[in-house]
Amino acid sequence: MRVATWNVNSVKARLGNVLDWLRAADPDVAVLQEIKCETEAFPRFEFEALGYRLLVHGQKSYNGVALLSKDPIEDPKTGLDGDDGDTQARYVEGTVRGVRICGLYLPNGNPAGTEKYDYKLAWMDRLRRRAETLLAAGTPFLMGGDFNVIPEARDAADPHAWVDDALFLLETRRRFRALVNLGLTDAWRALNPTATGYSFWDYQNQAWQADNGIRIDHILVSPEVADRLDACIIDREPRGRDKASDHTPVVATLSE
DNA sequence: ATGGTTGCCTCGCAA
Repeated sequence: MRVATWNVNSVKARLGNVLDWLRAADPDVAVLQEIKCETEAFPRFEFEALGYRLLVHGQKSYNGVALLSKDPIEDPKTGLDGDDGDTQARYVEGTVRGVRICGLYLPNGNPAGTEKYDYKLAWMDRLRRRAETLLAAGTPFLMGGDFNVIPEARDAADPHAWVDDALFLLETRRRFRALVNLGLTDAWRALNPTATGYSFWDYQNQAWQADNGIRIDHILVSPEVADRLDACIIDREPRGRDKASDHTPVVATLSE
C-alpha cells in the first residue's frame, strides 16, 4: 500500500496538476492539504473518476484537508479533538485496510510571539494527545501532512534563515520531538538517513531554481506500521511544473 | 532590504 501526502495550495487552481500526478503515481491513499474550498465545492467527480473514495473537510478560502482512498474509508472523523471552539479545517481521519490514516495541516504559526504561534503550539499539543489515544487503543496509524515543522537544521537548505521562524523555533521542534518520542517514526528520515530532501520551496526569490527548500511535509507512523515501511520518497517532479504548488508530494510504501 | 510570489475573492490576508 502506498500512501501520499501533498499540500496542493488550492485544489481548484491545481486540479490539472493534481489529477496528472495521481494518474502517474497512482497512490492507494493520499491526504491533501490546503484545498482552500468548502466541502461542497470540492471537485469530487474528477477524483472519483480515478477510482478514489473521498473524505473531505473544507472551509471557505483557507485551509481544508481531504483523504482519498481506492479502498473503503471506515470510521470517518473530521476535526482534531481538544478545542470545541476551533473552526479551522485542518484534520481528517479514516481507516483504510486496517490502518488509521490521519491527514493534517498543522498551523503555520507565523509570526512567532502572537496568538497565531500560541494556536500552533496548542494544536501540536492536541495532535500529540490524539497520537497518545491511538497508541493506547493499539490502533496502527499513519499521520501524514504539512506539519509546518523543520525537524532539524539539515532539513533546510539555509537553516540560518529560519532560526526565528515559527517552523523552526525551539518550542516547535520540541513539540515535534515529543510527538515522535511517543514511539513514532519519521518515515522519510528513517529510510533516507543520510539524504538531503526538501518538500517545500517558496514561490519567492527563485527558491525552487536555487533548491532553497525545507522539509516540512512528513509521514509519521506508529510502531506496527513502521515495521511495514519499505520505502519513502519525495517526488520533486510536480514542483517543477507550470502552475505548481509550492509543496511536492511525499510517498510511503508499506508492505502488505 | 519590509522587497519578492501565489491564491483567495477583497481591495488585505495568509502562506
